Amino acid sequence: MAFATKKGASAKLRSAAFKRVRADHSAELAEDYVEMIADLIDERGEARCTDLALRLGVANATVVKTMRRLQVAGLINQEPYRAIFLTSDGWKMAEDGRRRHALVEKFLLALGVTRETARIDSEGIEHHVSAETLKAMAKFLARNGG
Amino acid sequence: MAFATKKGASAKLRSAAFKRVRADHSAELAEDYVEMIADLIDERGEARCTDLALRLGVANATVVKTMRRLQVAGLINQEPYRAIFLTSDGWKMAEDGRRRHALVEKFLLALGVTRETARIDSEGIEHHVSAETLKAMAKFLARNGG
DNA sequence: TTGGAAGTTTAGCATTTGCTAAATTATTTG
DNA sequence: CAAATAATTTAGCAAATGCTAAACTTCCAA
Ligand SMILES: [Mn+2]
Ligand SMILES: [Mn+2]
Ligand SMILES: [Mn+2]
Ligand SMILES: [Mn+2]
Repeated sequence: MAFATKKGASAKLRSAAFKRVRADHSAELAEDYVEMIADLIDERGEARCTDLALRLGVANATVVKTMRRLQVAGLINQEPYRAIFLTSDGWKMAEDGRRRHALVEKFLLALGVTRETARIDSEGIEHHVSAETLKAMAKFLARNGG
Repeated sequence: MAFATKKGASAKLRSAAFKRVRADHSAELAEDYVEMIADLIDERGEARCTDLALRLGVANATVVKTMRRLQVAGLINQEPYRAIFLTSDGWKMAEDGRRRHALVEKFLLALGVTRETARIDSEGIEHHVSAETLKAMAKFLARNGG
């Protein structure tokens, strides 16, 4: 009947936003880990589970388990008891993530919040910013003190 | 030794951002559910599991399970097989969430993205915006077409 | 008033993300 | 080189969030 159809269509439209958020959250962990592995490799030549655990504020065993999933996903390579390496897919994800993350952080700074707040808020916000919004932020930055 | 202390302190600083993100995500589900329950009550007099499931894009059983947790958390009241009511804590959370959500959405619009993008991106971003960033967004809105 | 549609709950399962404690391997130091 | 220390992995657990299928209750309409 007409009413049910209209109701269904409207709900379907609404639910799209929540589906996007759930998809963002599925990708989020991998993005943050891979970005941090790239940072560690650049800063000190290698990435180890302990450093990841320390920086993420989680237990070592949690990192180890996640490494297994990232390896299965083709983002990292790791021999038992050795340091972690990024695959080319991993490097691509890390660099895309860095660009996006840096842009969001700079945007928040330009908006007028403190360094600390920009650093903290951007860590969560970065994963929910669409290409269109990212572009709008870049445009804002270009106008205001980018 | 001095080096370990310095390294530990720096990692602790970094990990704070991730801890905030994890805390945000713990709160997120309750916030979205409660806000939607408030919307349904306002729009049609009552909130039922089926409508929540439709709008969230999840299965009915998922909503039912979440309702139990929200009841334990003191945010809703529900008799078996009846509609869902918000407690006063639930209403407070819903109204705070609405204000914040609406502000973020308006901010994105003012930044120049389309209605659709503002609607979708704000659904995720809203949960990671600190009080300070929210204030900065409000200030921006006051200057530009609020 | 009763039968069926619609809504709700339960049961049972899977995945992700976290934890602690114990076992194992690597590395450094005496 | 052997012992101590550090790092890593495994085992086993828990909570949150999702699913489908089956059972149960409510409500409307014939
Ligand atoms: Mn992040
Ligand atoms: Mn919301
Ligand atoms: Mn939301
Ligand atoms: Mn998020």
